[in-house]
Amino acid sequence: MQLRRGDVLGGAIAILDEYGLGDLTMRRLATSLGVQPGALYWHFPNKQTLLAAITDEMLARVSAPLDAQDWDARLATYAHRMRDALLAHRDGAELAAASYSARLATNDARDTLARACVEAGLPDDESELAADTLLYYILGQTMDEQSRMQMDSHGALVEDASPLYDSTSGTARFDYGLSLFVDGVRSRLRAAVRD
Amino acid sequence: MQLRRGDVLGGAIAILDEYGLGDLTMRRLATSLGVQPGALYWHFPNKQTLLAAITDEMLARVSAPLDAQDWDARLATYAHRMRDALLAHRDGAELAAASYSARLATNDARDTLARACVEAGLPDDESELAADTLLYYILGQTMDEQSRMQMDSHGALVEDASPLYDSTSGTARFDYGLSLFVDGVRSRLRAAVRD
DNA sequence: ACCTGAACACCGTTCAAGT
DNA sequence: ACCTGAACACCGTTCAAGT
Repeated sequence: MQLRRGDVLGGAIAILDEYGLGDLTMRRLATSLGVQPGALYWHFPNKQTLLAAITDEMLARVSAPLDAQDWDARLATYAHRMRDALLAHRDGAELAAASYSARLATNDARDTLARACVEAGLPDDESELAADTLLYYILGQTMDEQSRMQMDSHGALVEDASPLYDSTSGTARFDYGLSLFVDGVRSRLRAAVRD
Repeated sequence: MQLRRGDVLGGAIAILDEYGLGDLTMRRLATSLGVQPGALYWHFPNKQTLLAAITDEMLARVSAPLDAQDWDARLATYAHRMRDALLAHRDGAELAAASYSARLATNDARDTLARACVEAGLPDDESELAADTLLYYILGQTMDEQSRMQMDSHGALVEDASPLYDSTSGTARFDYGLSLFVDGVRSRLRAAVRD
């Protein structure tokens, strides 16, 4: 029963979901697969690359085709898909942020966001910048949401300075920032029309 | 010549600037201070807390008073101050993101952004959410900028898919996303007036 | 082609004991 | 009060050698 690349990936995701990113070590992964640590390096050149592969796996479905709609609804749907994909795995947002930061993620989520901005009517160069802006927001907000979940689950019922923090659901918080972004794009479009 | 808390902080910042966050280890820091690793734990309970202290030091000045201006100019100035503060130290944005994520940063940069949103005319609860949105953007964009700098310095002149990436300066890229945010806030203000 | 065994060069943290 | 010495329990990665 030989080890396949997919087995390594699957084992890594299993550890991620059960114990979190901090406990996802090459040694622990090797043990869970019944193999020596060095064996993993035949399938992945290093840990960073393995983590990036998990990120790509996580985000593989966000770029799937969408029912035709208004550009703002499309943009919002892509953003929500991405958030949902990150939320589906423990520390998913932190993992994705690390992979993007290391420039090892090869999924097309960013391109999809950029394309949606082009379809909205933004110039190509602005669309790239807008996509990055939205991407940073999604990663940051979702990271925050997941670290909050982690704190809650660890029995720390520290009441926040702002009571709104607890009462406002993660989705509502997410939607607020998202609407700020979409409104920003909208006013850029209007400005372009006036010229 | 006793070791003071400030010496540890200063030594850590020196290593950060010269070798980066990855090489800022407790052991290396101890060596550079001519002390045993364990000595550091008399001054800081753990590494995370030390890193958060660096973050607070870095961002201490962004909340300083501002010349009275329009709310949008004030918001932009705070955002630029924060970016500049992060850019002033190698891996500054990554460090700050980690400290915020661990909820150990005690500086009032976030509160300052929220207050600026209140002054703009946003309700208190929306201002908190808007401040977070802006904060994630600043951290994400600046992290990206610094990791790009790192790649460039490491002789990797890989041409990007988009030639705009290279030609658009970091400041211009930053200003684009910032204007998206400010325009988003502006349209939220207009929506409130109409009600 | 795929993996083991074993090492290399590190980590953060703790804590009795010293001064 | 402040630090040393020394350990504990780990890391990621490499690579000759095995099958």
